[in-house]
Amino acid sequence: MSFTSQNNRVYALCDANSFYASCEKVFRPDLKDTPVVVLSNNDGCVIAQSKEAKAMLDLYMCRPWFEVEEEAKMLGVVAFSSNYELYANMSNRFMATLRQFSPRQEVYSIDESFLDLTGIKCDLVAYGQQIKDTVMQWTGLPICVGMGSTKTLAKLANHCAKKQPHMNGVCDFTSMSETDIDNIMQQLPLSKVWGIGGKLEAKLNKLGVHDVLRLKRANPKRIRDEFGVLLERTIKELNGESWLELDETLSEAKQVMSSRSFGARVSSLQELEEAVSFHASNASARLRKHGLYANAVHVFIQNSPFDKAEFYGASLIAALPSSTDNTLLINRTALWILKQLYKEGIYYQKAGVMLMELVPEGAQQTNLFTQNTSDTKYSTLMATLDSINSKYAKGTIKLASEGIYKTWVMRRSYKSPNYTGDWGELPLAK
DNA sequence: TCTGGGGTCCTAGGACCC
DNA sequence: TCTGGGGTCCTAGGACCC
Repeated sequence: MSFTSQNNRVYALCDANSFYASCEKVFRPDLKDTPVVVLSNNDGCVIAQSKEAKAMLDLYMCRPWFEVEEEAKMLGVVAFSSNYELYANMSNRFMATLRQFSPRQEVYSIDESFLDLTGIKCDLVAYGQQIKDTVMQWTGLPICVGMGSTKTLAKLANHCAKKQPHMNGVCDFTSMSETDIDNIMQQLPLSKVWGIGGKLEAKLNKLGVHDVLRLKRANPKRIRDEFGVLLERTIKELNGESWLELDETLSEAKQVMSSRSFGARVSSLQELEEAVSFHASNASARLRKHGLYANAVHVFIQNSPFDKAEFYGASLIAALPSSTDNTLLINRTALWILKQLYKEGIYYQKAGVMLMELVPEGAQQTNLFTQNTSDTKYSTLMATLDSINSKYAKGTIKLASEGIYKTWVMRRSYKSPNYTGDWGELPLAK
């Protein structure tokens, strides 16, 4: 991290509009003008809504589906369960398209990417339009482009590009006057700034800071004393001092988690064991995909904070005897932890397994007592398991402890086909 | 009946060291 | 009489992100 005092950098933030909903629409042209929402795992909450759905009832966002379902259906809203295989695939296409426009790219999230446009000698607004049109043409996804001299400003510009219809999806702060930008900032609440969430906004409001311009003009030193370095950095970034650099490295995972709420409440140890086993294998498989080894396992179980009963949440971390990516070993540890946590008479809503203290392949510490021959045997077994599960379908081969009936499995009533990830589900022209 | 999942980073405080 | 100070490492918890 360093401060570039001579800041003539240009960052662009390219962000897909209602990404999940847009992905669903790409493969359903018949829903072009239909309001569409996408539901979280377990069909729990609304997590994405197309612009038609937004225009009708923005209140749906983050609401539990069961509360709005009836009304939404009456209004002609079409719902989809989340289909992460599809979204990951579309994300890859989107990122690959953006790569055409800058040699320096940071893939920030599944639907957002920063580009470094420093030194590009053309009308940036026109360039932004070109990026937007190309993404639409190559992937079918609508996006907005925001540009600024820092990443924080590019994020804010992107917000404006989305909200101001006359900008046609592209907003470039670097070609606007300071006064114009200040006028925009004065209209924006703090929560629109990258890094300011609900808690910070409330605290700052109490101090009389209500809009972005006010925050921009706050004294960074004083803010640092009260709120820490992050917010100080944000203020500097709002003032055009670049403190956040483009991060082109595809960062290695620091932990891998698999968890889900249950389709129905679960109270027996056996059912919990099945779920924890499932998550242990799932997380282990993802660990191997990243080429990583874990040193510790974290298991948690809880009932729902929305239930009448008193909240019960328990979790425990156990160290593994040596770093491993072995499903069987990780599973055994996870089940042992579960036994420590389990309490009878509780209606559990959720369980999860987190793998921690990850190290890359080749860097793992070997334990004095580890037997290398069995290690090789295990890794051959794991490789075989992974290749069968990837060739056929996830879960073709699994641990017996994962159970067969899966009373706890999540609901996914409205899932679209795996258009891009399964030969059998390719969309075909009629 | 039904309320997401998967992450990162920073900070404060305690333990421990010399 | 007088009870240090500077440093590291670890962990839990909080805040944020999409």
